[in-house]
Amino acid sequence: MNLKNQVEWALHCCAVLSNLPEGRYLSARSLSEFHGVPKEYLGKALQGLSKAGIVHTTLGPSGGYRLALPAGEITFLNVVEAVEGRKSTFQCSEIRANNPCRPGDFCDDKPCAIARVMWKADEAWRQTLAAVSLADLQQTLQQDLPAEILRRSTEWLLDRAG
Amino acid sequence: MNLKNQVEWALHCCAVLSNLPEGRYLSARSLSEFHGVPKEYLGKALQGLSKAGIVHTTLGPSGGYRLALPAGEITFLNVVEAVEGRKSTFQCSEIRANNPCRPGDFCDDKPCAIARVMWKADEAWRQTLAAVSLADLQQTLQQDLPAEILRRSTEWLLDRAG
DNA sequence: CAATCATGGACATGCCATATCCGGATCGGG
DNA sequence: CCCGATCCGGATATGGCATGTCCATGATTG
Ligand code: SF4
Ligand code: SF4
Repeated sequence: MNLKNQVEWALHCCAVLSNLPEGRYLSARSLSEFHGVPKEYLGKALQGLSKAGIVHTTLGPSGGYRLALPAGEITFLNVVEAVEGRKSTFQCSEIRANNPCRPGDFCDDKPCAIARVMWKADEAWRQTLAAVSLADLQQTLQQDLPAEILRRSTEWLLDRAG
Repeated sequence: MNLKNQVEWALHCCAVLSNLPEGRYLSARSLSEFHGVPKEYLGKALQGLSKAGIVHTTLGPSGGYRLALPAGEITFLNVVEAVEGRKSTFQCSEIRANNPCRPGDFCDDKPCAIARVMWKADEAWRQTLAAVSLADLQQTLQQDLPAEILRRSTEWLLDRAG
């Protein structure tokens, strides 16, 4: 699984949404302007989040997106899988079936040792992402970012939140 | 990082080479026939293993490939990185620089919280792969595969080893 | 010298991430 | 009740990259 830009964008959007006051919505237009990415394309990623139940949307003027759950209950893994799907990094093309020494009617009962190791690594990757929530991210960002930028960003966003 | 077929092929080739008797070589032609993949293309993956020092090669008739190290000292991670390179699954395109509220001369001193989480997950993935050696794989395969197939495969391979 | 082999570059092809556009449905405000 | 803003989904280009093929070169064996 090759993580595309959509994932980076989605994570940034969630970070922004997670410090929006309760009940306010932010439009795709504002989110795209804030991050400097094309609005139409960002919409695709947001649709993924919407279908996964991570964000809630409303239509019409002053519509947009907000988190559908408390920030503490949304993990990085949720966001990544909502945008990327759940394909594993390793895809087996069953080349063992080409072994000229195998009887043609032989049927493998389980995935081979190679695939099992690769999938175990994927599982470790997922567990790491599942251990971090948007609330954790928010807390880290508060410490990382200079207060000045944080203040001006919040102001900028509230100005556009419907 | 999206794992391509080359990785699957390389791992299978290493598995085969790791139960080849000491000092024998197996040509790319034989390896490609055994796995049912195009010879020229498989060669690319094997060249990666060669440049990484995982396999040793000789030219001329009866030439080919053998492991350059004991099977216990070659990990899955070594093979994967030899073929795929060491790019991480998550690539940051620095969209935080587009934030309209940031002063233009502001310079970030460290990667942001989002990237740090993603890279930590990559690290967990790598550690899992680094924990399994080709010797471990060989042992598992001996238990998994029916003895009949194992015997005929070994025979097939020794027949072609130079 | 002839056959076999690894190496590496050039090239064709097909798929997929990226990006754009538009029509439809829904809602808020006048 | 109408208008404009917004989300949603499908259709469609486009560029890059993985896949796959071909060939020239140099090295080795017999
Ligand atoms: S041995 Fe594993 S990786 Fe190879 S074809 Fe079988 S299941 Fe796939
Ligand atoms: S916040 Fe993280 S992921 Fe986003 S642009 Fe900055 S370093 Fe990249």
